[in-house]
Amino acid sequence: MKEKAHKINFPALLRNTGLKATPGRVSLLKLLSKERKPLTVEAIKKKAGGKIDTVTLYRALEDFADVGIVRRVDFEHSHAHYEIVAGRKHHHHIICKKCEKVEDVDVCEFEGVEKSVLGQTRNFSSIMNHSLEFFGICNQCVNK
Amino acid sequence: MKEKAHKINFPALLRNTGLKATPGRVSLLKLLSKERKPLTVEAIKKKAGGKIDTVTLYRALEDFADVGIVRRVDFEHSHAHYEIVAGRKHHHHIICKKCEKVEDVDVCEFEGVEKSVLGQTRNFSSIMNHSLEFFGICNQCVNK
DNA sequence: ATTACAAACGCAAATAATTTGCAATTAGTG
DNA sequence: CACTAATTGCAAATTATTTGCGTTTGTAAT
Repeated sequence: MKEKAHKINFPALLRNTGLKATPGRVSLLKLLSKERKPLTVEAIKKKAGGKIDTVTLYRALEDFADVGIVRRVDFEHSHAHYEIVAGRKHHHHIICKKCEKVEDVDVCEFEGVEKSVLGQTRNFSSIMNHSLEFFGICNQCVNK
Repeated sequence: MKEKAHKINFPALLRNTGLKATPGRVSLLKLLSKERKPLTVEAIKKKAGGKIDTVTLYRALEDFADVGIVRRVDFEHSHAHYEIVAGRKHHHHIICKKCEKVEDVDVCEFEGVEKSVLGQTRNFSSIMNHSLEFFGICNQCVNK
């Protein structure tokens, strides 16, 4: 069953979180909702036809991440990747250490783990989000 | 029960993985094994009294990570952190989004999850490592 | 010990990634 | 329509990481 992220009302989504529904931000969300994997800032710029100023992009992504519309994922490369959260099922990733191939992983044990994590710490009272990434060498890269 | 990472024979550990046991690398491992939390490259340099060349440090850490002696962790800041693996129990982290406070988390469901992850993908045949980090606002930061 | 070779080092410099400041523009509210 | 705060777009600064290369140094094999 395909997801219907493209049917999300992005202007409303933005306004609901206190952000402004500018044309730039709305089309950024549209762009992200068409992607099936996390993009670098560079890649987003390219997909947008270079029409987005880099700084503006960084700021929009940061704002979106703050309110949970997108999330930032780190794949142990030295740059961040972003993917949309709104309209997508919660998931994680498996990443090839050689070629950067990224695949979604639909396994998450978070519900069961949250309690024990919070039970262990005295410094945190709640968990806002979590990241879980698996790393390996993909089958293509293994064969040299 | 305190861990005894300081009793590890680092020269032997290095040689076993095919790396050279240079004085610099051995003391880098000693330094890391005294830390209870992941350090940035800058922080490592500072702790080492600035005597380590930055490039050398980057290269050592990369080599160590490649062979699994240390691991790189990404906390959604824009720089990597490194922590020693050798001699430490497997663990994850919970990170404050405001102040960068980091705490270890001793929960890991990996054993149970690995199979289902590999069952889902056609591109990967094994998982080399994984990262799991929890994010929230620590109690200190919550109170403004 | 001595040698030989690859690994590791250190320094300069390049590149990449992210952030800051500020003036101009614009969405949302009343 | 007017007001205000959010957003934008540059320029420029910072921060993070990488590359190249000549020199040094562990290590394994004489």
